[in-house]
Amino acid sequence: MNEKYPFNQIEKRWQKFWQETDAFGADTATRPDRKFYCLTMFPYPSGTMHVGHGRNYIMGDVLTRYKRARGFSVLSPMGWDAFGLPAENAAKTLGIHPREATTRNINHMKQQLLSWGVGYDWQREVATCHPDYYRWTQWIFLLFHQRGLAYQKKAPVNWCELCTTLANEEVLPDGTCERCGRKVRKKALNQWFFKITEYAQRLLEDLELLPQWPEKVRHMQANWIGRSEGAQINFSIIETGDPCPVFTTRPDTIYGVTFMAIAPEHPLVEKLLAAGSAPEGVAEFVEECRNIPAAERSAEDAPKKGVFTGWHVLNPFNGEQVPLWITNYVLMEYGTGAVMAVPAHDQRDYDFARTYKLPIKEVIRPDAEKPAETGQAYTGDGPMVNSGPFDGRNNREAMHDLIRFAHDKQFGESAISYRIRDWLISRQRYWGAPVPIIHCETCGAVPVPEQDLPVRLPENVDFKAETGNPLAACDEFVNTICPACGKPARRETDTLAQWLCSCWYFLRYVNPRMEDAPFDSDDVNFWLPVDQYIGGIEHAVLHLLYSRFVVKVLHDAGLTAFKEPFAALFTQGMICKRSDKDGQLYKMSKSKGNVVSPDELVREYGADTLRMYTLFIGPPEKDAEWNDRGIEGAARFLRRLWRLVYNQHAILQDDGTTPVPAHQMPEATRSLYRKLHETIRDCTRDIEEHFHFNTAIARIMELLNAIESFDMEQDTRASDHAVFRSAVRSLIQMLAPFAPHISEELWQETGGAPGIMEAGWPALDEAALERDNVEIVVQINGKLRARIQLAAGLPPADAEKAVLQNEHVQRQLAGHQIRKVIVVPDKLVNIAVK
RNA sequence: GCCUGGGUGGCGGAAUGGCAGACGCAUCGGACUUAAAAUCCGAUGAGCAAUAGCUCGUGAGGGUUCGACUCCCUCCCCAGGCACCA
Repeated sequence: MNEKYPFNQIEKRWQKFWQETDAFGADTATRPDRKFYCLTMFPYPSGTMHVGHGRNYIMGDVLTRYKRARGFSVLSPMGWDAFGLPAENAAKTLGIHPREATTRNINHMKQQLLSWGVGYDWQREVATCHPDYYRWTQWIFLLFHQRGLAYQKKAPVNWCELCTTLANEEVLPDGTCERCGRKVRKKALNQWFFKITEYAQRLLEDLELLPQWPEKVRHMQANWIGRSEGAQINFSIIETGDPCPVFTTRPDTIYGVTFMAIAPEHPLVEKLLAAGSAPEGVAEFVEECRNIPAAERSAEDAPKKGVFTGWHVLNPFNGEQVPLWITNYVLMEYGTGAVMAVPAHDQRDYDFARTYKLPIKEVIRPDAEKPAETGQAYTGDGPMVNSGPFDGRNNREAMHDLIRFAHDKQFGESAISYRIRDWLISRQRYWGAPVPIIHCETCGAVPVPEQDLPVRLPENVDFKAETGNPLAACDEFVNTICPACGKPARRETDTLAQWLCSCWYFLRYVNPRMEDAPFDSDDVNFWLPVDQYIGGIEHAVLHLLYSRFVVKVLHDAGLTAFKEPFAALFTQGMICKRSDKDGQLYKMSKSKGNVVSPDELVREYGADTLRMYTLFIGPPEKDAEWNDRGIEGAARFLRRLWRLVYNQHAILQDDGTTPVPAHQMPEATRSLYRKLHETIRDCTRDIEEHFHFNTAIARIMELLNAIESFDMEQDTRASDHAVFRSAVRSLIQMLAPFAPHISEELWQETGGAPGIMEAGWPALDEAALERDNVEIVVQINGKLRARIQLAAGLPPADAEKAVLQNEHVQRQLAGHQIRKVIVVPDKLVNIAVK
């Protein structure tokens, strides 16, 4: 054994060992209760990973190794979210084919993962850009198409000059592109959508099936789906008789409607303009709205504007006629694109009414105790007034009856509205899975027959063109024949969004090389749902919502037994670092110049040290600040452990002796034995319950401190050495998930067989935790006054007596009168005095 | 505005009704060394005190309790999500 800790040597050796023994291969498990599917979000192969990315994979690896030691059959695969824009942009600027650039990046990142000692079943590796994979992405598209869930429509879509079309989820709240930061505009284009809105209710409801997801993520998804309960009420246009339904969450304010507001894109606007009877200014206003970017128009501080149409609508509740306005604050995409305006009780309507001098009619009287602020709409509850038959009733209580009234008279219905919109899945780019559709002049949009999949990306493509999709310019790809009628036809040149490729990869891992189906239902039903999914919070809505949606559709198609793909989710915090430029704390990124390279640290300290510091940095769900000097602590700890094994090498060899029962041990030995089992208890709990790897490691450090202060000169019997040996070897076992290379090496040095995960997990000896004496904390009026050693398990009355007899305590009590004594057995005595 | 987290030493953080600051970083003092690095030993919340010890201290204020970082109420600040969504 080397005196100095030769991390470089041993890390390479054990990485080779794991590879050669297929240590991370998923065995053919048979017991569902002993299987564990541990999934870490697969990366986009950007080229190189920093320590922040590393945190993710290291955490997954800790869990994988721990579960293996606990005897679970573990599936722990890795792959590549390999389609995407950066590779295509590189093709444009550098002339490297996206396939080539992607392959190169994958190779480098795989080397990084291997150098960290992160273990995966590489036999199951997938890359979404491989035809063997995207064939089944296309197959899933066709399944959606067949089930009426994929459709094409010309619609104003989010358009980014660089990234082409974007899903709503990809547009940031400030109206910029999530990926490149450019301003997003609306552009009318023919696009493919998935009907995620049809699944809105189930996606919302089934969040309740996910108690092991962070509440925050469930909340964000619920927010995104945005369910509102209310009523649809059918107004109609007096002048034309056209229906004009509205959605409202406040039917209780129906008697306070003083005008109707519709979106500039509302169909009635077109009808009005076509009729030629529109008042002056209407056409101009509509045109103006159309030219303002969506984000600007829906900004909070955007002034409310509108124009009167000359038409009026009939309020079916009270027969009143109110004017119809076109306004910039009503959105066509939500509800019916028309709003019944109640200025007295809605702030937006109030602001608009004030601007255009429209009447404000109160129908709910503010509470006398919390009166409405002047100059504002009253949105609270109270008795209804000016509301015909409903006068005097509380608005909340009357809600139901109002809807029933509308229902009975057939001018309204209870209704539910969702904020979520259909999912835009097509992109005008080369580097993606082609949408498997053929456009035929006679047959329309015809799905590519299943046996013709995959629709392969052509290799010979010109990336030099400034704009436009290179696929559309590739004649050999575009020109084909219609599978239905055999006439010449054109292929769809849009490709599928990256999100669609990545929302089913966890199914493909189960049968990665299957040729006649994306996966085998029985196999998938065995391994899924994923037992633990680990990834970044940035996917809280996009990836996680899409994946849930796709699995629900597969479930409905009878392909999976489960409704939810991920039973438990863990979202790890980001690693941040102060920027050298401005001293501010930022998420690591090249542009901020605060990236820490794990490769250098592996060279300088070894992978185990990097892993230890990464895990010790703080609670894993929280963001953490990288401290360049902090890694020294982890390095010191591992060096100390190495030196201990080196120095005590002879004693650590198994000589067949075992510890005597705890109560027969000398005090120092017994105390070490107790510390060992406290560590086993706490370390196991920290890993299992909260993923608190930082505290689990702290416990192991404490154990090493205790081992080091164990005096070998004093306790020299073989049975004392057996306790010492047991403490060191158990420590190594507990350290193995965190620092696997050094643990394997030291395990072997202390007589263990190679492959420490096979050796299981240290067993807890409850008897070791018992004590003869305990330290009792003595408080007077809740303040710490003394600590007293007492026999363990003393009845409260005896403990009280012993404490009161204590000299020090008596001194403290002098001149006071005891009112009450509280005894917490084996822990604390609190004396309340006057 | 609504919702969700969070606020503890010089720093990262422990403690979920019972000894606040585990573990680590940094700093200071000491040992070893020709010297440095590495390593080891000790100190390290603030204030008072010669010492024993005392007082204060977990964003602010109040409450519940024998006892509150922890539970309840009000407020302030920070981060994140949603938001002209009717």
